[in-house]
Amino acid sequence: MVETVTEPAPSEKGEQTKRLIVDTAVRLFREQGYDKTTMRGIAQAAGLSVGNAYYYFPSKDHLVQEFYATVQEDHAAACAAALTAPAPFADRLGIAWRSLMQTMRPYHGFAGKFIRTALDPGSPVSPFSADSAPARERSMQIMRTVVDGSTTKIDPELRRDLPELLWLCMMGITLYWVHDSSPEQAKTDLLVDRAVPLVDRLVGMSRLPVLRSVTRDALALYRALR
Amino acid sequence: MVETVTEPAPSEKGEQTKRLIVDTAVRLFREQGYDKTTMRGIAQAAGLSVGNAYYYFPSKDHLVQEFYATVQEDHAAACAAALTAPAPFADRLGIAWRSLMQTMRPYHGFAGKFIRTALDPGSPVSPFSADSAPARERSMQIMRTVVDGSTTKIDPELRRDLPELLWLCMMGITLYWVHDSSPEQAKTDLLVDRAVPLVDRLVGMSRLPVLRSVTRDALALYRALR
DNA sequence: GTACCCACTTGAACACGTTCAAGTTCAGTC
DNA sequence: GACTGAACTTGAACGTGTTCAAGTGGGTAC
Repeated sequence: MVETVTEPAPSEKGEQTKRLIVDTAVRLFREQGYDKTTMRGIAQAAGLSVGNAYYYFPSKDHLVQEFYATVQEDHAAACAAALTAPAPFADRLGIAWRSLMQTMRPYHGFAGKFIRTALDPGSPVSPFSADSAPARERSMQIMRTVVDGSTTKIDPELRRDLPELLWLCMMGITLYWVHDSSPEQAKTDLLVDRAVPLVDRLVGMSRLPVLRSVTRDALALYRALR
Repeated sequence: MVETVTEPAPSEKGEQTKRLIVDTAVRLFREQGYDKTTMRGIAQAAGLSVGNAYYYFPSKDHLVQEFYATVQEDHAAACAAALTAPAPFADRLGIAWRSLMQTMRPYHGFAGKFIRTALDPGSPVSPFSADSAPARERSMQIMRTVVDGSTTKIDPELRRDLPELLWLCMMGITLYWVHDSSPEQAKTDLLVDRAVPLVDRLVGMSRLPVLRSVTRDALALYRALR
């Protein structure tokens, strides 16, 4: 669990109540989506008052972040085993991205409302905000694992930033997935299936003399903007 | 103005009231941002009831879309003159993107709340939704103008989809801009300044034998996902 | 002139997220 | 065992976007 709020002195009872609120909220989010899950509903289902939830969580969005964290943990768990043994880059990337799709699939309907708050720069739930740094770092760690265990030869300078770049791609794919209204999100599956070998080829080609210069420039720009 | 709602029979009086509501809403959005502009505030400033605004616009978001349309018109007007004479691709792309930055600059603070609703797939305000097709088409038209007036040699097959791709890039830049907290959004200016020659080089290189195949594949994937 | 119709307008009412002043519980201190 | 203070809990209240049953007004048919 991520500590989204700085507590004065975590005690047993408070921790229990907090957990109860998170669990209830996440359950209701799963069962009935974002809009239909009200703070009053969460409070009632958890058997406490609405103000109590606000004692532990500054906003409904923060509860959504907890939900996001659980999805992320599921994703990490889903591909951990398959990523232990070294393999070609394309294989490992495919494993990671495909398992993300499978992990997120049940929540496609709900994800729209989630991305709404996730992309708000003011919100602490934004994946780029300092507040969600731990969560971001954890999902970026998956991409790092993908790169680190790759048997493919990769330009060292690109390799350094590749995990971050792949993480960005993953955010982009997620954005596409959210807007994907094809049945079972088949189009996103297609995107992943064909983007993986494409990225693989681009990574491989980045070492070619023709592309070397433009790759460096793009990397330098990326670093300047980070 | 975009017709976001299908009226039964547009009469003079109704049209006037509708215009009054839009103008008041856009003015208040400009003056005090999204959150501080309430539906009650708009109604009061326009001298009518809150329910009346809902007779013409299904939601507050639809009023934001009107605001978006005005910004877009400003952008089109801002770069129209500079795009009449043919010029190298990089020059024209720079003109279009840089003028977008200047047009949007005053609304950076407000843009966060806007992107929030803009990226909600359920919302009719999403730039990808059918509801905002006219607005999307108009901003895409700017990118088409950029490509059409380019004196640079471009692979015909890429040229066909280049406007759409540049429009997507523009959306991406806008997304970065919204999250850009550097003073005066200097980082986004840097992004534009350096992304333009980079895109120019990539477009030029796409005709090289080494890149030809990967370019085709990427284009095919893009078309399959559209 | 009267009756009707329908575009247009109203404002109270609803459910929501959020706040807050006021209460309760309880471990530690004397 | 009483006292204290902080952690915890409450529910009414606020302002918001949105809805809706009830009106108003002016043009048209008879």
